Amino acid sequence: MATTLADVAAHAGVSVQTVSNALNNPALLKQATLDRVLAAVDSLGYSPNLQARRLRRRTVATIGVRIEPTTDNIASSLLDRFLHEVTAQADAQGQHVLLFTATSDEEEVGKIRELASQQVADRFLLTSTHAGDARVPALLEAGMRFVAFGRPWGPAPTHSWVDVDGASGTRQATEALLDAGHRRIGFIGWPAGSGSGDDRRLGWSSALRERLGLDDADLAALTAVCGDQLQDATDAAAPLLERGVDALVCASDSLATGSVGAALQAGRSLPVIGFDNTALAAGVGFSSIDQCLGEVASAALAALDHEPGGVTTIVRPRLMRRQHDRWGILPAADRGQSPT
Amino acid sequence: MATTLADVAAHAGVSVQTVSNALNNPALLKQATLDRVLAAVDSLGYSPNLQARRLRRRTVATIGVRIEPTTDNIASSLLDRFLHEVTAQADAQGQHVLLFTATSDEEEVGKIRELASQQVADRFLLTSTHAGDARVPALLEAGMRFVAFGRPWGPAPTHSWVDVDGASGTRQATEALLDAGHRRIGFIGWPAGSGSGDDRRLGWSSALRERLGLDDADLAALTAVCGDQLQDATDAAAPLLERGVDALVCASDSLATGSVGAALQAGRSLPVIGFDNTALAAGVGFSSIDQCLGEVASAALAALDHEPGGVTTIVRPRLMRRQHDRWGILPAADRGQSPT
DNA sequence: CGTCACTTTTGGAACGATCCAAGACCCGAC
DNA sequence: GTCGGGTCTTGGATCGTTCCAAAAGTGACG
Repeated sequence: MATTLADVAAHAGVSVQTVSNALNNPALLKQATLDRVLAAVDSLGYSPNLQARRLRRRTVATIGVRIEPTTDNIASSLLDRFLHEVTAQADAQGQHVLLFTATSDEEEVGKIRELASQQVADRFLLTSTHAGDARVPALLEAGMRFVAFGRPWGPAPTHSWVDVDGASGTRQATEALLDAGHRRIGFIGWPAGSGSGDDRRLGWSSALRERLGLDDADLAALTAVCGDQLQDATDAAAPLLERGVDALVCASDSLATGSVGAALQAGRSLPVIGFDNTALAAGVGFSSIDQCLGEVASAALAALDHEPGGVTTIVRPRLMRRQHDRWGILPAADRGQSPT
Repeated sequence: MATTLADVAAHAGVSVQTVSNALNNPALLKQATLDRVLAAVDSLGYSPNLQARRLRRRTVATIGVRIEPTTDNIASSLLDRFLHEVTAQADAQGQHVLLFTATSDEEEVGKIRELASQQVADRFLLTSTHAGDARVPALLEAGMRFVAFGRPWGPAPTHSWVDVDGASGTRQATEALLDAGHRRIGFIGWPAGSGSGDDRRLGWSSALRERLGLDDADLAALTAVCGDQLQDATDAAAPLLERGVDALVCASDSLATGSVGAALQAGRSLPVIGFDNTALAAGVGFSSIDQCLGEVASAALAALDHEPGGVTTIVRPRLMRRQHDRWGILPAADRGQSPT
């Protein structure tokens, strides 16, 4: 326990500096010396004391990530999955991931400054960015190295960010439904004004415009908006179903789940496609748009390595197909009946 | 940026050591000196370089926690919530939480040894413990400081652990149903042999024995077992429903969700109580037993502080009540009809 | 006024690694 | 033989903090 460079050096009959070079700059050593040193490292089971290294190098290679205090919210399971991906990839690069909590954006900025000045973390990952996010300018001003998961919906895109192309996702979903023969495809989303919500509606609407030639009025008649609660979605979906919609694209899995509930109530069965591909989609059993968080994580890490800032990446999501009507309430009768 | 003890010392007109004492051992200083030093600390916005401190103190106050690589699994959202709690409480104590990944238990042990020898983390939290868990003896032998979330189902309880009293939870659920007038209360669990599954059944069975005088045969007739998949649970619940069960206690929220599905298929509405109080329970809308992860986290941190090991805590869960039949499929007709 | 016991402050070494510049080594050429 | 140029190796200082033991200050008391 606690073998140091000096131990290895003594064992190999070289100086401390040589052992350090063997590990960090092997090209400097003569082959014979290198072999001998590495053998000593192996035989002693040496691994460097990262605290000492970090002190000397004045860098810690640690990513700080805020984790929300409570998670009753379904969307946050998405962030957890993202965290998994980030950790796995950071690990592979010799970086570490450190968690911290905060109950407000201001507190988050404060914690970040503290962690940075304590040299506990030197890069940060912002999640759940929103319009007018005060964290971004504060961190820019403090000279922090960070990347945001979520594009800046407001102005001033001078920082690095990664985001998923929501429109592309809903477009894929809509086209898949069109290809399957559906013609009255509804959309359930959030009230206009939320950046990602509008983006997601765009994919659906543009697909219907192009493929079916629908106009604004047609689209409006196929749209319902509500909050992200299941019950809200159930209520919002009901009128669409009455109007004869034969498939639904939703801005989230919560909305999709609520819609499935509405269909059950109405004694209908129709394909519903959600967004985020959460456990809810897998559990209830509907298709959903997967954000490909592995790719997002990889882009985020790459952006963090890039010094000057301003690296932006947009990841294309993929439709995860699942068989609908898992409950089999209406096995055959309602299937394929698409009232146009 | 990067003010050091020396800066503060110069500013306050004392030695470096005195500043260090002011922060770590204030009782040693004369009041006047202490005030002066603290004022200097404030005015310079000094915060200690934790890397240097850790190097010198040879301790890092950092808890390493494994995070599973992918999370399609519903149960793991429970671990994420636990992680939130642990992080919040660790933060408050000046400890940090570091994530790492591993794809097997052996790899996890290897990573833990590495993190410890690199002095990146010095205490660890094991989750998802299972019967015959090889991690525990390996870590004990390596002299690691750790605590397990999950009791040791096998022998040799020489390490620290925290767990939730599953039997107490299902007993509360069962008694609540009895109090509400239900008499044919079924149980859906996993095949016998899983420690926590058996524990959860025990709470249900003992309540029915005591309150209704049921015997083994009665209980067996009210029990169904299956895997933790929704579809399995739907299939397993159906025969129980046919047999006239009028309420269900389940070993997990997945099982409960599947049972709700079975009830929908059967055109029935009955109270179902799940376990873990996950987003699934909140989303679908059934009561569930909450593990009180805040208390678990607090006990785990306390156990980590306690040196010799062997601290064990059992947390009592609480029933989280929700109104069932949210979908309102059968608003009145089927309500209260309990075919005995 | 010196001594003693006690409180308060301080200098120097150490933690374990890396940076920098200088020293040792090697080999061929003058 | 030694000198030059390149390759390989090394000593010493350093990162910012805390440990340790010794020094300085304080006040009471004979």
